[in-house]
Amino acid sequence: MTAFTPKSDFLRILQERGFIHQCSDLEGLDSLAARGKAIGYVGYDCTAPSLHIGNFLTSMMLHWLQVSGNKPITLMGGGTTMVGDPSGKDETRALRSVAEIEANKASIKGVFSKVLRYGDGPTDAIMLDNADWLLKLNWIEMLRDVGRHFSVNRMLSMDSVRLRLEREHEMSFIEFNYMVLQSYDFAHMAKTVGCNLQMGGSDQWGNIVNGVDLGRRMGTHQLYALTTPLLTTASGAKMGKTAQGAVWLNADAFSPYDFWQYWRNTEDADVVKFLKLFTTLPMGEIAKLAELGGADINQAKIVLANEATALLHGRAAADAAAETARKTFEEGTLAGDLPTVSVTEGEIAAGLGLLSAFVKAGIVPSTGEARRQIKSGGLKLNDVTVTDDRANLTPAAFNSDGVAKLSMGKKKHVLLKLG
RNA sequence: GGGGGAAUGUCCCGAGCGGCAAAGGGGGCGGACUGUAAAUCCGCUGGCUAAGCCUUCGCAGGUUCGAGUCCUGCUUCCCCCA
Repeated sequence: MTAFTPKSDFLRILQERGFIHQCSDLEGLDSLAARGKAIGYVGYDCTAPSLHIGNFLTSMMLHWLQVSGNKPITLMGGGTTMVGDPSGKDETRALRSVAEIEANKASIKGVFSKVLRYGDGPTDAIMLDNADWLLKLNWIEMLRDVGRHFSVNRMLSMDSVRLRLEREHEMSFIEFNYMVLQSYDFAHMAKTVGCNLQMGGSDQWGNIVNGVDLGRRMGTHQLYALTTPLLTTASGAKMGKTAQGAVWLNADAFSPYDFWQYWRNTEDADVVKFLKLFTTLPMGEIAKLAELGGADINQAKIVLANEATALLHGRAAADAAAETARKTFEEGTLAGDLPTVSVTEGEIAAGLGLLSAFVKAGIVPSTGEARRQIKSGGLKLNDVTVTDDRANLTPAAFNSDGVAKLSMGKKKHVLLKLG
């Protein structure tokens, strides 16, 4: 990227915070944003009941778009999810039922209001759903009005298609159409709501640029494309995956405590980068935190965890998670806010094996895994390493409040509660 | 339409003479060292209260004391020809 000095607040913020990977026309977009005339959208798939960290990143771009005096649009992919985006995937995902997509859509929507202000004002965010126009399209009309602008030769050279072909993986016609639909979305919203900017992850570049082209061919105003870098940790792993699966944004899928822990465990080399991307902390404060070295960098990680969690789940949830972490890791005392699973006194009386107890607590997936962990000294009951895989969980393990602490490794703790 | 290949431990890649719970990687998990970090080293990586039993190699049958391995049919993918 050549040195570019933005005049608009929007691009200045995105640039200094490290959001920008590729842009179709920085100068053009800059002058638009400087006048508060940028109307930008990000599309969200409804493939799961919750969004994940990558989506959090793009919604932060919408956040800054709004803060800098422009208008954000969140587009629910109610229509496009029925087709399925092949970008970055080796194989066709099973087609999702309409009911499932609807349920996911409803479950996803909530998080945006955490970082965006919706309403009718000029810079208020609006939410659209491409099912509203895509489902009404007529095949022949679509081919004549839109399809003729697409070159198959060029489509075959796009990453999302080419990589499949090179790896000799199948790509069905329905997926091949995905980029046409996404392009159409962009052009359609340009005409109906004046949209002129689409943002997304770097894997969306091909789809977005196709939309820019389509807009030009269909005679819309100038459209712009902007993507974020692919989120990776300093050691090169894809971000947002943990042993338990993805880092979800919905609290019922991934608790605020786990979310807080996720950030607390950031690698040293990533702390500053993540502070810029996932918090709204002023750059000056981030610069101060960046000065911390050695073990002190843990202070910066705590700030990161606090701010990111507060942004998504609220300040109270962030404080509770921080307090639980402090008690658990620094004092070694029992903190009530740890994940809790209840057991009945009957179960204990009947003789609940320790192995089964760890399975019940959701710490390990099977008793076999529990056995293995015991062998390598990974399981603890009330902070004492478990050595006997035949032991039972006795009433003596529970404290006066009827709580026993089960742990695996240093970081995973679950409370078993009687009652 | 014709011909030739391929599908393996449900995270991925990938070896596998009729004796196989199945080589080797990657990833992941645990331990040691640390700072709830990284790097490094070690161990583990089908299920079951487990010297035993049960279920796995695309699907369904068959041959055999015994099948991931041989035979038949089917499904899906790849390549060549038309």
